[in-house]
Amino acid sequence: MTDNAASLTIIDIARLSGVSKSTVSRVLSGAENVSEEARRKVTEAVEASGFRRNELARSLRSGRTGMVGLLIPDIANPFWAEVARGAQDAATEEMASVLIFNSDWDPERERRHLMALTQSRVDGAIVNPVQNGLDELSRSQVPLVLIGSSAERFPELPSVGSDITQGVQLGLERLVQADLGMPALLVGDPHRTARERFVGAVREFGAAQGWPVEGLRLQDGHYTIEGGRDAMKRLLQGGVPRVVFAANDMMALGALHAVREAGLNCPEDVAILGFDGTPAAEVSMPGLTTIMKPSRDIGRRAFELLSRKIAGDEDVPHMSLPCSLVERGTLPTREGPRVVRGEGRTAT
Amino acid sequence: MTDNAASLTIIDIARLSGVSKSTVSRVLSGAENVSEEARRKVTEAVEASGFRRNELARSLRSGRTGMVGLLIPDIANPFWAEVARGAQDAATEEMASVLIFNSDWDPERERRHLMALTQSRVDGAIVNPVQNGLDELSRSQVPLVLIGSSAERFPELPSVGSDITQGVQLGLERLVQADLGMPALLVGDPHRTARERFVGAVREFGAAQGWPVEGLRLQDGHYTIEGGRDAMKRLLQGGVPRVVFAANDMMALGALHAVREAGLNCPEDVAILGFDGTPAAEVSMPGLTTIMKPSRDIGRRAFELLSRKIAGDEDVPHMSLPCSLVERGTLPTREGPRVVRGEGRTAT
DNA sequence: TTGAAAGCGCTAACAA
DNA sequence: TTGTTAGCGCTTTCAA
Repeated sequence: MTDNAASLTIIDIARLSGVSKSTVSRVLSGAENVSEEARRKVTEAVEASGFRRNELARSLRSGRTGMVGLLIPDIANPFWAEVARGAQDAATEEMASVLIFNSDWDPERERRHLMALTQSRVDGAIVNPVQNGLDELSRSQVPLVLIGSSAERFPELPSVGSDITQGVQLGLERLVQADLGMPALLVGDPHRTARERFVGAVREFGAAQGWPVEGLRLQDGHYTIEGGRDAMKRLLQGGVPRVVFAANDMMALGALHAVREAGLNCPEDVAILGFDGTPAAEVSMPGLTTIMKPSRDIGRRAFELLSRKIAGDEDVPHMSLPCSLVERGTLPTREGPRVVRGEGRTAT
Repeated sequence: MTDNAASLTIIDIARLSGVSKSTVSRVLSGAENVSEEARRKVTEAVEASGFRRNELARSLRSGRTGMVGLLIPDIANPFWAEVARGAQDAATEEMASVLIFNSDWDPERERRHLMALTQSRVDGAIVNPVQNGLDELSRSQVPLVLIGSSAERFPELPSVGSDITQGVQLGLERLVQADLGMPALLVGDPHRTARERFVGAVREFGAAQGWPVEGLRLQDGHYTIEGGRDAMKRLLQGGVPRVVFAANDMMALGALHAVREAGLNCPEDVAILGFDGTPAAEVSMPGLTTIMKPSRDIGRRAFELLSRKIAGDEDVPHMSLPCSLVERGTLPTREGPRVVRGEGRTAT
């Protein structure tokens, strides 16, 4: 191995192996029409010299970079980190790599990063669009796949999200089984479409169950532990509910604190069901029983859809991935920890 | 805006604005020696057409891609996600972008991703080296900055890590203040250099304090919640320690469970101090008091060092960043939540 | 099966 | 201040 292996070019390899650079290129890209003899000589020269093909030049010529962009709110958020991991895993399998950008839910950053993406000539991008920023999006010629519920504002673009309705249903069925009755609800930011869907699903299922949904107790709060704790305290003032279904795990965890602080026990006095599947929910005591969003799978599927779109597939679908129920300790037990999965849906 | 903006080249802009492509190039790179007239015409043409310079071609010519690689064990791990976020933030400020790869602590993957990195012609890379895989590393001509304690095996490469000794000391001083005495230790994987440093620091400080360090109680366990719980149970069998110092937050959280299960109270009967600063430690009840590693800062600093190295700086230093103490509820209180920071160290 | 030659879109001498 | 020219390292016709 020479030490300046990085600066070798196929011309060097051509010289070393006594063939033309075209032949070197053919061997390198695994073309068929190369003699065994030539292939061997080239391969040897490559290995002896430690030569690495310059992907940049290759990309410029071929128009493909083998890179995709991933534009998410925040990689430090466990949910998005999982999504990223899923996308990376799928990318690695196809020898692609992922360029990650954080929008911090800021349309302006989203816009800037989108520009950076197109300039880097990524082959495509996966993005979780924030409120307004993506007029740019539609304009860009980069193949795009959207993730998250906000994706619905762009029905013309393929997308993948979690099936919140199915997740809610999964949870409610579990409550029915345990004979806990209609839950009180802890919900977050009223602006999110996710909230509406959550409450809507509960109402719908509840009505079908014959629950008195007009009397559904619903407490708003911030999408944080503190917010959940406060909301739960307020809820408790109106009477102790047998079971609470929170629209996210942070609030559920906060609710758990509030229950404890009120001198009540979970799950004996108040049962709690969360929604998200953040890792933090594992460590509470008792561990939080929750509906888990298929975060990693979302990333993986998004990459797969993007891959199809890049390959020229015209009708890439919208996908809705099933949530699963992870049993820990905040609902009265059936038979201990387990995971129940639902069915996925794919629509075009 | 035309719709095929993506396929325009500077030649089109040259034609549109009636100058040569060199002039277009000059305007685009903000060169000084361009007439106002020309600059205006070019700028207008660019805006009218929606042209975006092809970074690929630029990179090929200039030898700079504006991308750096980040090779870490797992982006889904909160610690590494924070590191990644720090690196991205610093990169964004310098108009660079970050290509992230996961090694999963596997030397073989590390090797493959390192290859992918060099082939993508990143300007440099930040890597957390795993056990053996990086002979490749030294051989590669790519500017490198290492992160994590394993970096010490490569003294010739710049690195940034957290100052474990300082962190331990910070924690122990807190125990002294609260008059808790010498802690029992919960430690993980014996192979990690981090473990040795942790225990070593405790011994050293303890001796200086006049603690009976020969009698130091030390319990091994897996680096998980379960591992911590089991280790704590075993510890408890030998007598209830007044305070436990865990080498990582997961084990500390497990210990908290074990204490509760033994019918003991934390922090009244057994006080617990963790080490890491994982987000999960916020949600336990009581919240875990812990020594927080400067994860985001590590990523940011690593990028900055890399940047210097890319710029040609020959003696980029090793950096050791200070940990901080975050007070929550598992130590007897002083005056409520607060963060105490230590001093950083930079060595060359 | 091979090689020569023409670019991919841009930058950077160099000359004007 | 500008334009001309020669590549960056590779792929890809086209002929041989």
